[in-house]
Amino acid sequence: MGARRARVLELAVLGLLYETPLHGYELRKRLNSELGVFRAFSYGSLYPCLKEMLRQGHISQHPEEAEYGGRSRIVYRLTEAGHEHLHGLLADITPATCDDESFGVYFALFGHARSDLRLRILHGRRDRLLSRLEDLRSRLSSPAEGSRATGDYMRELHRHGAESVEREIHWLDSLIAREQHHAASPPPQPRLSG
Amino acid sequence: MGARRARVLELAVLGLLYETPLHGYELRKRLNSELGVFRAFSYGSLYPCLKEMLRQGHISQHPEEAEYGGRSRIVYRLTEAGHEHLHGLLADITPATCDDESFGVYFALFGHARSDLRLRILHGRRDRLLSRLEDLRSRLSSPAEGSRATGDYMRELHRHGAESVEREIHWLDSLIAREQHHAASPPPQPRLSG
DNA sequence: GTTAGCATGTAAGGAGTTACATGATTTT
DNA sequence: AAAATCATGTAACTCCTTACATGCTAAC
Repeated sequence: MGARRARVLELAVLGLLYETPLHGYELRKRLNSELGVFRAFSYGSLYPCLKEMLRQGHISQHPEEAEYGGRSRIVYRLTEAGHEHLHGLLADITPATCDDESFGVYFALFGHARSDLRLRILHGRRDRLLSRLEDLRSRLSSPAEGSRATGDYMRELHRHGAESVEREIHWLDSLIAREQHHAASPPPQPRLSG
Repeated sequence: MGARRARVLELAVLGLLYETPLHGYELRKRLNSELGVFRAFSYGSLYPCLKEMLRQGHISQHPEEAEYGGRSRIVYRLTEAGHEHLHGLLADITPATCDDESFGVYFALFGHARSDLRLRILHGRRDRLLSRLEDLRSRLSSPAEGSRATGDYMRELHRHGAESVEREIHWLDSLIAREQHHAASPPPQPRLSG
């Protein structure tokens, strides 16, 4: 299997730099405000990640000499290779790569995505949730494992979990329907394909 | 801070061995069937974990010589120190330690827990979700960040997220109410306190 | 007789974290 | 003059995964 690793942080950085060049500190701020509901990243992971992306030629470095008020800092921008790499990662989206965290990051890129990519992400997430729901339902229909009391509590947890998953599926269905409605009117800006 | 790490796997093993002694293979099977909806563990993490717990004296090893049909295997049981360690971990439950994964494991221990411990876990989870909800609501009420399209999508994601969190809080409320109702009739078996 | 399941492990690596180290600038 | 915030990084560690290594037993 072409096991491309789904490094959430790398993808998030690529997505943010796709919008506009940024320096490290600002990147982390945006990671933790725009994506922060799902996950918070630290400098200890961000800076080494930038270093590695630089080494791979996916981003380029542009030192700034304290021009606008603040102190000097290093601005990163996406290179052509970085663009291609981002496209590659997006092309690899399958239900298996649509776990909770990754989906949050994919969703954050939606504004720049083409409609077909959006649909693939939504369907990928939907498929993943469907198999999860199936799993939960099979547990609910089979007799409780473990001791009596534990089984009852787990069953209640699974019942609530199944209900939540069902709701997210309905939510995705409405987004998919809306997407297919708007598919006829494509917007003008350059957009990410996958 | 007495930063007790919340090693999910260790806690899950302690919880399973609290019920009954088990060997490694069976432990993993139960981890992935009873807790598997939230997380799957591999042998590569389980066996080293058992080794370390053994070293710390929290569990003891009992080799079995292929008595009942199968081949020989190593059964682990919780020691007195292990019991105390489990109590210690449960006593450290706060909203901060009630993330999705840990909560699933705590919930799996509910059958053996005393009512006051159950209530503390439920309230811990509830408090955590409340701060999450507050965070989501503040994002929803403030003007969208990022580009127009991205902001709209993130807003929709946050809206759905807030709704899910609200539902889980209601669910917890009903469990808390039920728990307080039953609090007057304590069951006979030995139970975990925290 | 070969596939599937039972059973126990190790080595290498992944994707992050916390804590540390440093220093400038702005606000109180 | 102290505290908060801006800004960039490193070292050590955590907790888990995948892939590998081994061998036995049961079912098809």
